[in-house]
Amino acid sequence: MDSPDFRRMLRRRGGRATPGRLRLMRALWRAPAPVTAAKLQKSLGGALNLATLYRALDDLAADGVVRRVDFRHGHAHYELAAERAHHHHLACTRCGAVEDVDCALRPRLKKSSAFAVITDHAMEYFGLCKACGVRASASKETAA
Amino acid sequence: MDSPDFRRMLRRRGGRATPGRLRLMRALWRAPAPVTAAKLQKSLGGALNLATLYRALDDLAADGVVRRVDFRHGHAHYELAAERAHHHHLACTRCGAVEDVDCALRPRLKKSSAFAVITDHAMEYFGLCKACGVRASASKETAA
DNA sequence: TCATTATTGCAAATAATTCGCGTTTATTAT
DNA sequence: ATAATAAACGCGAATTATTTGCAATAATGA
Repeated sequence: MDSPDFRRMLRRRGGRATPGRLRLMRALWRAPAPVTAAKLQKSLGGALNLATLYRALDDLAADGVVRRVDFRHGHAHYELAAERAHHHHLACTRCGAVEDVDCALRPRLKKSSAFAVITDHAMEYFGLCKACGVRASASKETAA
Repeated sequence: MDSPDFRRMLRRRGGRATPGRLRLMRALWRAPAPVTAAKLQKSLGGALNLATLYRALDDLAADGVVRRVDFRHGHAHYELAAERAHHHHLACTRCGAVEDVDCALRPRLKKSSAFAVITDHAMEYFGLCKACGVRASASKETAA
């Protein structure tokens, strides 16, 4: 499949398609699995400052362009959210290896899997509690 | 329901039932939702040093007595794993409120819920990749 | 082209979690 | 009981990931 229109994605909510963010998008597009901010920076040849990178990732995650994923590694991982079927992740509790699991789930390992066993899983839902749901309509999110 | 046999749980794998860890267990037992290490310490009246607390939580999580939960708050939450039906969590992306969701899932909010909407969810599986699965039988885990 | 405002880099600041290390103490075996 | 052994503790310092302030730069729309 050919790459999405990054330029447009970046401009979604008044954002700007800077060379830096375009490279970031391409790097994310290339990544076979969720990556850490640090690895992303490396894969960009240090082109972007780490702080800048974090800011960009934050912005993009807020816009739903990027997904922030959390394995139990003590640092966040990021992946492109758009253009990818919704899926889950399987992480090795030892070495940190990660692989995608498609959503028609039923946690059975297929033969092609590099994993031996699933020992645990976790699911977190995110949303807005009633109190925040009210405030939400009022303040913030005025950009759309 | 009356509290589990914390003393026994702590001794599961050669651990020791120190007054500190017993208090920790009771605090976790009381907690209505997963708590952060910092809050735990407060709820213990500062009885345990934070470093000690983290070490205890680590140990207990490794023994499966405690579950380490991760919402997107930048810090971990912990809850008692034993004696509780397997369940998931629903976290407010704004204020951080958390509530349990039982496992016969089908993410529909019941009327009793304090939440307005579910905007997103994440599921992570944990296990051992083949490479680590092999090494696992050899090294470590020799305590049982 | 010009103004507006997002983005960037840099350095310093936070915040959560971990580590080293010497001391205390729960357990187990005597 | 008591002593030996390893777990657990506290303290303070060290790490690590992530954030922030601020001045400089550049993308976009008029």
